[in-house]
Amino acid sequence: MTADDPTTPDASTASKPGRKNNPEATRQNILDVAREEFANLGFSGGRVDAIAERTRTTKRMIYYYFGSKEGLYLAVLEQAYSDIRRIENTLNLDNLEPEQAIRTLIDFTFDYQEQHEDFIRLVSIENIHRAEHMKDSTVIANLNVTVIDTIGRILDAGRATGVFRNPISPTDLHLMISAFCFFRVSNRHTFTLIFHQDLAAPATRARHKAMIADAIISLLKSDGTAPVLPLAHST
Amino acid sequence: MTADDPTTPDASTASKPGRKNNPEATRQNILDVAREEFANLGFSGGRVDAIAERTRTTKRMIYYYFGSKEGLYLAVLEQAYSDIRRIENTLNLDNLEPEQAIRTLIDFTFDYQEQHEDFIRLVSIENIHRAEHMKDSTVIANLNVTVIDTIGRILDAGRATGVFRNPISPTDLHLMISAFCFFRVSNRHTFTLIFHQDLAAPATRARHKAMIADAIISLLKSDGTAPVLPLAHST
DNA sequence: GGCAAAATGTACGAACTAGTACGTTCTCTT
DNA sequence: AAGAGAACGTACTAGTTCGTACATTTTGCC
Repeated sequence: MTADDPTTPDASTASKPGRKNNPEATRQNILDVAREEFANLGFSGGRVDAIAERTRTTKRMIYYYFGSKEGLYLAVLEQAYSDIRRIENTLNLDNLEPEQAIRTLIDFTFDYQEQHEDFIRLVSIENIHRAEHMKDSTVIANLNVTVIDTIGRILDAGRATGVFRNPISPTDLHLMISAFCFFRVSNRHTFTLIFHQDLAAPATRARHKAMIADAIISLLKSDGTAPVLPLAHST
Repeated sequence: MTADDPTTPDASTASKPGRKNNPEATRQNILDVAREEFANLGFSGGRVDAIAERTRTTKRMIYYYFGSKEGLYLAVLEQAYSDIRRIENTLNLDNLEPEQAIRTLIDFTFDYQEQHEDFIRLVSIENIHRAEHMKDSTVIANLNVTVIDTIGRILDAGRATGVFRNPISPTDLHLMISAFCFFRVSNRHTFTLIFHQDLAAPATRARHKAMIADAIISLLKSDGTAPVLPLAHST
């Protein structure tokens, strides 16, 4: 902090050969590159050396900050989950009409998943690994999911008004919305190849967004006591 | 084919030290083990040596029959897709009432995905690889998807009767059904960890099966012209 | 200013992994 | 029955990959 220091290069522009310690930036730089690598190639497919190479620093630092390939991967996962939870918490749905609140929630979920393919891929990858890395995470375990509470309040409000008649649980509703939004992105490649329909096309996207909203809303308005006809199994 | 051959061991029970050639069985044995390995550990995570070890034969034979790790993986994928298509084709939905036909289709899809986790995992894995292996497959490209046609006929019948009013396309409907059934299995591990709800529990399964059926049916019965309210984005 | 701890860089190694060179046995055809 | 090709086994290698031993610089602090 003292003014005159003959050996220190000026703090603002450090392009001189002299090294400059910057722990936070180094750490985040590694995380950014690692996220890209793991999201692209998976945990097994991702290479520590490849990550190190694209970093401003060296492989040594990866082990200095994250201990192992697995530690790095987990840190990436934790940041990805923290990101979506943080944004979810800024959603302000309690002032909207119940139906409109649900539509807004779907709108957000749909767009977020569509725009954050990396997140989708990381979650898919972690599921392939049976969430065995996440199990060790105290960070993710403590990320409380306010979406569920929010949905709960919306459903209650809707049922009080009478617009919603279906006794569906908040978690089930969230599952249903997530499933569709997630699948569109996660399974885009095989689906496109088999059914010859580009799920990334803007027109398709708009149609699908309307479709999932319609499906959820009509489900919520129905009484949820579908006539369970005896299903004729083809055996 | 000739009767007396002094050197050949009896054809039925071959537990003698003398080797017995059996190309088809060897090939299928490798495929079975490989499916398990790749479904468990992914393409990058799967080890050729590990597969060879659990096989009745040796690594040499993997390369003899499949050429490379990638070739083996693709063969596994092709068989998995062939399996589901073959079973799908035995579904006889054209004799059912439209609504009942849709419910039966959902019932089948739900149960199949639930019971064939390996298939789900292989598809997830292939999507992580952006379907780059499948792109090279002539087998999968030529597996025509009769489900879509079947759904098309059901929808037409339902609209003719008037039970269905929604102009949804067969592919979109299939996507919607698949998405929910698939996601429940594919994302089971992270979902369970975060939302503390065991998606594999029988009670949950039954409830979800009814839920997706209700959602789809009410969507089909609605006119599909949801009031597109101006969405108040929270920015 | 000098010292200890934090932060960083270089070079290397042990283990793993896909793939193959080479040799043997089986089986079909004639 | 004999020859040819298909089916199979063993042992090895070249390249990769995670991780670390060792050395150096930077920085906060008294």
